[in-house]
Amino acid sequence: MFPKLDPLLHSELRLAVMSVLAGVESADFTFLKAQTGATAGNLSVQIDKLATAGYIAVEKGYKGKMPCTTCRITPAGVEAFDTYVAALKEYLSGGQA
Amino acid sequence: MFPKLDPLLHSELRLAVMSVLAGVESADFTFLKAQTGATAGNLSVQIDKLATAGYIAVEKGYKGKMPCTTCRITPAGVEAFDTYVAALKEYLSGGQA
DNA sequence: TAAACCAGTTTATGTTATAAACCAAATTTA
DNA sequence: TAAATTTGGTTTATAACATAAACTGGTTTA
Repeated sequence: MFPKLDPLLHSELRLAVMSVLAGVESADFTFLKAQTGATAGNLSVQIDKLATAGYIAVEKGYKGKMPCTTCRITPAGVEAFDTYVAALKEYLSGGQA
Repeated sequence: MFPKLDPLLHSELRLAVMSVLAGVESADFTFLKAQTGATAGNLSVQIDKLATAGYIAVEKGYKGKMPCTTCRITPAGVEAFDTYVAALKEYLSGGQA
């Protein structure tokens, strides 16, 4: 049987965000926007959801005088991502896991 | 940059259906329902979408006196599935493809 | 015949993803 | 300095989507 896919991660943009954050120590809003190609509005919403779920930590500060939102993946986020990847592989392998 | 994920395949149930069909010559409605654990209603809708997209071929016949809907993946479906899998791997690898 | 069941479709509903519109502060230009 | 532009986002409105509940048409069983 196919495992349930974490709906929070089974979203193109949120998955992209997690994918980026999985590979770096931290990333600010602008960087994530550039990497994912998302609109700011969409990114803002999806970051919120990931933060609410505890998958990422969001820190609001300033870089110089400009506001700067920094995100980093949490241990819970790493685990959720890993679990999602493992689950997804069951689907991709054509069902013969 | 992250590739766009085919929205038709980026759906838990449709992906499961395609995953099953990728591994067999053909499968009827009941079998797909059992394999995916989906409700009949949901499965019916999603099969329709995959058929409309040309990813699967649907044949309506009878098994004895009972109606029987048989599905099989099309060449276009195989290609779309492969493309989706390749695209998804970019996400799963943490962005460093 | 009536009740239960099978295979599947239609329809209604709540959720979601997404972009458009907006806002405040900082910077640049004239 | 004042106006215009840019930066870094947030809020809000909308359209698409997944899903289950209700339904249909027919069959088997009692």
